[in-house]
Amino acid sequence: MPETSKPLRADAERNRRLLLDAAAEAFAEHGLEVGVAEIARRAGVGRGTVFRRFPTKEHLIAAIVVDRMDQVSARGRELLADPNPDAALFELLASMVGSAQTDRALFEAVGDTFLANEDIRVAHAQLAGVLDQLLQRAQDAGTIRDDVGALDLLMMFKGVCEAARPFSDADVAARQLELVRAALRPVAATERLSGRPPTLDDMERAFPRVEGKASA
Amino acid sequence: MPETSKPLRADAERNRRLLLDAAAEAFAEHGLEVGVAEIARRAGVGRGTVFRRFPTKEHLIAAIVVDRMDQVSARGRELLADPNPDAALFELLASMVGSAQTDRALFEAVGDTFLANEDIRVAHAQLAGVLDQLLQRAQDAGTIRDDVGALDLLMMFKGVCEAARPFSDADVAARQLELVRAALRPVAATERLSGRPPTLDDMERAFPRVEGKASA
DNA sequence: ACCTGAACACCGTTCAAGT
DNA sequence: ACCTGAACACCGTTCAAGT
Repeated sequence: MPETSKPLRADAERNRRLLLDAAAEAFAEHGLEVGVAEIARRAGVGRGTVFRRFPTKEHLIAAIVVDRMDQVSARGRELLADPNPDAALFELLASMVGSAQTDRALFEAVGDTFLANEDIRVAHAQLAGVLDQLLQRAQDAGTIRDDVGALDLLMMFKGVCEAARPFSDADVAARQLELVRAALRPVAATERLSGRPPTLDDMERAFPRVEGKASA
Repeated sequence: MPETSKPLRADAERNRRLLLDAAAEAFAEHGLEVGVAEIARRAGVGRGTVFRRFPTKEHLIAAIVVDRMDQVSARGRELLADPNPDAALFELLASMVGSAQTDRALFEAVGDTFLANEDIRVAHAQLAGVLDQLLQRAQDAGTIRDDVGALDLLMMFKGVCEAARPFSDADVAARQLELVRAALRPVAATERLSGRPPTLDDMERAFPRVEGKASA
């Protein structure tokens, strides 16, 4: 539902897709430093068209990140119907790690700079929402400690991705996920975490909204 | 001991220090995008001098990262004398998170690109060595599960930093560290991690050494 | 040996001309 | 409306001249 902008002309919409695909491919191959010229060439459009469709190179990157996040959210919603809450939760995490390894260059981007982007913010909030539901189901089932929140998980996940990214083989990521699982086991009341789970509002405060970074 | 290069002339050495300090300060304030011109200005030297002392901007950044890593290694060696192995281990991790929050821009740098730098590689290996000793002491004391290695820890730590970086208040980092601690609790034989702890050789293979990225 | 700033190269971005 | 490539601006890097 972030696609509420006025519909583009046919050729414009087509170029947009061509650019997104070309860019995603180029970034995956050579990292975020690939030039806009190269991307335009791959998409078969003029250099100026890139900036007609995306106000800035960062916005182009952000648009791809949003795409990926939406895919993960969608997968998460499917998993809400899974009869095994615990397995469902960890399957989502595993799929996130997988896509992070594929698009490793992109996950570089989800840092300070990019959480200032409004579209990413929205996609992130949606993902956190889905994750929260999956998490609560597992907590109700008693397989996950109840003093963690969706953002605790999302942050640990980011860590796993960061850690596993360099290693092309998936074993390292698997180990790290197993450690996350161990961290999330129910615990005695004496071992509770300090403080309260961070909220989206906490993040809002941490990443002040920046004007001129919106839309894509 | 990586300071084995021929000693610089007095003014050169002085400029090197001025540049490192000015750059660290500038990066902390405005992130890694601050221009070389600005750094030179702050250090009170000419623009060309930056490139006389450091072959490239990346090398300048790498030199600062190495500095910080060496500090952490030094702190770790102190903690080897601590009578409480468990407390010592987690104090090092906490101090690492602290310095990562201070120099957040720098830890951005410790990604794919920068592990190709030979000096960072050396500093990283030393840090892993110290961490390994601290870890084994705690494992011998029975407070930490014995199927994790120093690199497992280093990767989880990187995750904590990544997660906590945006939040200026330290509470979030504290929570994440508590989760790490939970993950490291000794476990029953049925819950062991799959595979074996990653080694430095595994990382070497993951980050192929790149010619022309050495020294600083 | 080292320092310096003017010159160069590269790349993100803008814009006048074209459809 | 949108596309395009030439022109612009910015920044990392080089280098000839100076100490």
